[in-house]
Amino acid sequence: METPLISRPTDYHQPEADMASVARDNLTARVYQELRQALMEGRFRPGHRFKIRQLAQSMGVSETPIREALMQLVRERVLDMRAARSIAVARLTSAQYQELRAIRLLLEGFAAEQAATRITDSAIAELRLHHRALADAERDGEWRKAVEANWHFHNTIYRAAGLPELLGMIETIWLRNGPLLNILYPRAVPTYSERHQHLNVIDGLVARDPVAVKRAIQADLMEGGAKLIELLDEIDQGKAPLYPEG
Amino acid sequence: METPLISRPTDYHQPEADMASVARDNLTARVYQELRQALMEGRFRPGHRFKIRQLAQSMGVSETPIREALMQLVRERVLDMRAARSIAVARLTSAQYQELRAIRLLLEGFAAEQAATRITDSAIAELRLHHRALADAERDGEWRKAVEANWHFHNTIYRAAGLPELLGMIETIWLRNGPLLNILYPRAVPTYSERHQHLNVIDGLVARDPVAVKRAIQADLMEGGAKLIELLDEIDQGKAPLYPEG
DNA sequence: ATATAATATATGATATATCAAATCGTCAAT
DNA sequence: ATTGACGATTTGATATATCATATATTATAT
Repeated sequence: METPLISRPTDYHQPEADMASVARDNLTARVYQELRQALMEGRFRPGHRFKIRQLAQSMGVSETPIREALMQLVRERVLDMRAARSIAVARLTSAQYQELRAIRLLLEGFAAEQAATRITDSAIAELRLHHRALADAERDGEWRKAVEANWHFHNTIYRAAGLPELLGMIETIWLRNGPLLNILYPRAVPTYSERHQHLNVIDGLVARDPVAVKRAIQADLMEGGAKLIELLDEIDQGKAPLYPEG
Repeated sequence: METPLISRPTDYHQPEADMASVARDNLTARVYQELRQALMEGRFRPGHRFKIRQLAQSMGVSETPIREALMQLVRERVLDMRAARSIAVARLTSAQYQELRAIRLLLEGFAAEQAATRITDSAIAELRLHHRALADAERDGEWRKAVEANWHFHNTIYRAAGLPELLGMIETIWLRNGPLLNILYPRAVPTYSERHQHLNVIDGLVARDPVAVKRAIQADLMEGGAKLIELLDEIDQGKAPLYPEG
């Protein structure tokens, strides 16, 4: 049971009374956002099968917008459409994870570099809060919160780079990692060297030092992923029991 | 009139007789591929508006697969869904083009580097043919062919890197550039320095020198895009007449 | 002749009916 | 008890009908 996922139905035949603020985009976009959010938060595990009718009912819309949203996630490789009648959360192999990580080193390194010379002081202050939240959550074993705080930390930096296309690509890769990270916690808790790289990142930003920030971000990615790769290797070899419902 | 685009209808109620070879994937995927191919070849210009019913009729399928394919291209930012009732080929601003180019320098540079140590001799031989075709097409002013040969040249290298995720991202960016490149030819013909960078790429590959290959690829991208940026700047300022049908 | 209102048409958005294939379940045969 | 065949059910795929809004067209008034 991993599906709360309820958006208010808003019968589309009745022009709704309120809703002045947000541009009323179509149902497909709303479903897509809802699914994306849930996947990012790790509410679905790799291999989880989506059923169009079931989702349609639980979200109070017809099959059409559900299907369209799912197809878009398939196109982004977040979901996997295996041959016949089956749409499921993609399972990353160790090789795929490592390839994506290599790409992240480039893209996120670049974003970090750019952010160093553009980030505002208030954004840096926000970063400190995110890192505090991360540290607290990890101390308390609240992995969901830790993953979320970590994302906020990184995202705040990448947004500061002011490169929307780059940001979109980075977000997509994180989205693809989302289901994995959460299922692997707390088994694959990152192992940190003496000092948390986030602190080095913040120092670099304060100093407006692009190279330092880039290096710290890249080191953070490497440290965070090391344990994960070990576990993925075991899974690929059938040693670890993970990855349910095939 | 830029829409030949006919895939054989293949009424789905009638199980087709032939078609033993290709795994019969669904219509959405077929429509998607067809549109993607056409966009890559520059058969549609930036700003071109797609109409679901019209496409459905010309491709002999119902609206559903058309709509799904279009939505997927929107998600990849190849198409642009402007507020109300309008799906059109995205127009790249100069800033967007430059941002994408910066990303390409990273991704394609990395792919080139990896290819250097993995490419086979027969693939290198293929490269020489592609470059020959490119040179011939440019000499004859056959821009469509030139663009195609150039893509084959680059794609052959990137495939040799053996990194499927990376390849997919690179292809998507090329796809987004497709409509632009073709509309801008022959106005924005790349200006080459003394020696065509493709020749330096080939030399580097023969020598299995990752750094040399990477540098040559990056230089190629920069040289190829310089004129394009000038033109895009003019368009952004309303000076150039390009970009029709709003 | 121009501008504005009224009407018609086109178009995307959504829901739904139908189909075929896959999956599941039941029951009989060994 | 295991296996296999056959029917029922589930599920994704496709087509289509309907709706609301945007766009185009026509008509009317000044």
